[in-house]
Amino acid sequence: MLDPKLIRGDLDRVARELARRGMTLDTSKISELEAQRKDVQVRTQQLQNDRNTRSKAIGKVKAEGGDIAPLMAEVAKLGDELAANEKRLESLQAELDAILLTVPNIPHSSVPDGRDETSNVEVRRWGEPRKLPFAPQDHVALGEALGQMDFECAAKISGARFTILKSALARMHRALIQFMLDTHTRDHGYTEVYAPYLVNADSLRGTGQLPKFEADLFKVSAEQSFYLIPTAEVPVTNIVRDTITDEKDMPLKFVCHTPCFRSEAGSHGKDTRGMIRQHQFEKVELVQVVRPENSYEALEQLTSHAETILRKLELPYRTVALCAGDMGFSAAKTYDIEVWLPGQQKYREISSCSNFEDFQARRMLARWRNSQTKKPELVHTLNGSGLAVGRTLVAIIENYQQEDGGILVPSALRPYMNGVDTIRRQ
RNA sequence: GGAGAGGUGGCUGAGCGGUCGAAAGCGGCGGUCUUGAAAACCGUUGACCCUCGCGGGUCCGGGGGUUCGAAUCCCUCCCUCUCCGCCA
Repeated sequence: MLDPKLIRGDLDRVARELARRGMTLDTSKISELEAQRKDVQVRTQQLQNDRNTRSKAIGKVKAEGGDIAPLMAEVAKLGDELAANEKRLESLQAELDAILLTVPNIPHSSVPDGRDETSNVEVRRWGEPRKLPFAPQDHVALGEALGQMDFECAAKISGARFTILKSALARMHRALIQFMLDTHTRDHGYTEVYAPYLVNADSLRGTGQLPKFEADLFKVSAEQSFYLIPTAEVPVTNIVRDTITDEKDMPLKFVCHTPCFRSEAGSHGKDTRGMIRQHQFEKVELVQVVRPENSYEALEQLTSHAETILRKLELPYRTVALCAGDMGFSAAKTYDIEVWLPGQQKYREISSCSNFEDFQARRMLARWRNSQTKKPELVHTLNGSGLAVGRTLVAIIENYQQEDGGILVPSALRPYMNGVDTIRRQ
């Protein structure tokens, strides 16, 4: 959520900055509601003050054994007007809040202009796509040929966009999770977290998935209703919801492996082949909660932590700064890391690292105690995939394929693979 | 699943329907004392909203209700704890 003060104070500027996202803010509607809200709030507070004063007087007179009837008559007249004003104020607030909750974050000044991914800016590139002396296959062909990847079977069990892995591929999938968690906890100073996969609506509102993107989520309705998490960002970031973090405990750095569940509504026909876009996938997520002045430095750090995994796995990648029009709802700035996929002859997203500034913190009421001002102030939150496990597996299969259909195991992963150096059909 | 108890400020914990945003203690901050520290003593110490300011309003798990007036009464939901049952 944007700062309501900013919206009240400089609505045109907010609209201008949001226009960079290709978003039109209904400024006349907002300023009209805001003007009404102010009027009604002032009037309501006057009436409340009046009532409070008189009610206290009644208490006093009653205690002294006086006659309260005349006072009661006076205050009775207030009731209706006050109730009407309170009701009106409440509905105005609700209307404003509803709008505010669907307004995206303002792009940081360093975010490039542009409407879609064609305007994203490559900031660095690492590694050379290997020149293979044969026509590369994609991970589906390779995995099925190995007899260790089965989409038909998964479709029978669940439906489209699910996968069954077996044997060494299933093991490598698990090894990747272990390897990523170890790297981030040992080398990058993150605290490992285990968190719920089912969350409530408040948490999703906190990180920005609700109310606008309910269609992307799986809802579980039993006696209580829950949502399946679309990313560990939701439970892990919400750790600090409604809390005031001690300055000495900052920055908080969490790493968490979870499955992620996405309905992929609206992406029909996209990436229907293979493991690229699934309803269920594993991800290792990095989350940081930092002091506002450090958040852009933290974004660079966090992004480099995610890149480290690709370097250790010796997978060629590039990092792009998303343009204003291509960023997610809550983000102020985002880097995507894209890994080279020989099967598609393309770089494909494998991680997305974002600084949300205080956008999520305001929704969550996540604060820290500033020792300078001694006041609670909003934290800045960040997160990034470190990495998407399924896509990492895909990248390894495709980049390490051999002419005979075997898959070389990256050396960084071998300690986690019981020494296996090549995956072959069994 | 059955029976019971409870949710109050950073923490512990009081609180007759009427100057209660809330006693007290702890913790925090400032000070006195001390070579320094500890102890002791004194003072101070919730959040949010409107306002240039004065000032005002809201908040005692969430939501609704009763009342001139609710932390206190009623309803409902959520959460925590204890006992019994079941169970990975």
